[in-house]
Amino acid sequence: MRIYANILKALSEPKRLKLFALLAKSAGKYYVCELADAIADTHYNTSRNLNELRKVGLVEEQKVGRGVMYYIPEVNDQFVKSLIDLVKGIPDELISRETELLRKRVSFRDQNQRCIYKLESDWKSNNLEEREEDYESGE
Amino acid sequence: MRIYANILKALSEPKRLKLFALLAKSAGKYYVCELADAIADTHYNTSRNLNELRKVGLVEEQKVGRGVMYYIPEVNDQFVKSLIDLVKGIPDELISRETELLRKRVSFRDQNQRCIYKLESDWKSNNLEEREEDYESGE
DNA sequence: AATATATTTGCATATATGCGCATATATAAA
DNA sequence: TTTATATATGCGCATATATGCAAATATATT
Repeated sequence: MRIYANILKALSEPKRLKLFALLAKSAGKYYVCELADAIADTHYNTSRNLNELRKVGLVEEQKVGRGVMYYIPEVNDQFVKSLIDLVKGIPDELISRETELLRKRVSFRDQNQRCIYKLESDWKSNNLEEREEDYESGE
Repeated sequence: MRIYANILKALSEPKRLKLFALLAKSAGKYYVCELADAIADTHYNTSRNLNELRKVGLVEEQKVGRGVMYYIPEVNDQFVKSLIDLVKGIPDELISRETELLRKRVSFRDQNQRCIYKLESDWKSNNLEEREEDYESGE
């Protein structure tokens, strides 16, 4: 039972849930820095959060060049399968901003698959300006 | 997104997940003391845990006599619905002991629907003796 | 070799969580 | 009204978690 609780705990933090939902809804492999920018979190926290998801088997990593790509693997466990479906069922609207940012961010990968986005300050001012954290009032 | 994370957080603790799974698999309404005995936890922690599940809408309470019964309500939210199914899908073996204890414990309700089990020391020595907490080694 | 990019990690810290104990509250029974 | 049963709650404490910063690591580029 504890392992199931641990899996749920990995998703019990808004940023980790967001990362996982983003990966679930934007099927594919993404660099840490891309995911970090998409959810407007620091790279090191995103790295830590992805690692926590990895520890419980919700995502896998793959080294590519000097970066690391994360993705949701093919999985056999019924619980995890259902959990992926559960997260996919979260209304798109609640993560459409991040999904769009990720899409845009990925379009800046250069032909060498590098994660770098050369005009970082531009990126930030263009996309991450009026980011007041979501209001959803949960009791 | 935060409300979903909060719901998952409510289930991210083994005892709360066990309580919820127990309620999901043993459809019905149960007293706090019955649930506490079934999962071999204290009454006050069980009370607190049930209250946390209630705060995110996973269970509801109903005062009956001098006790309080908890149960999984009919729910409309798709996320919660899927979550209930997810937990129902957890292998029965992982909670069969608690399920059996709950069944047995409920059979001692007296005709006035009271929760009391008169031979509490007997109950404990008969059912809660060699309770070393589950080993499931989660990384 | 020196530099730039990408990610991870140790450390410090503020906050949150789980839990035991004693106590409070609520209701029923005697 | 006194006592017993059932649940909830305030407090204190040990542990866990999230997070920022600086530094370490790893790899690619020049």
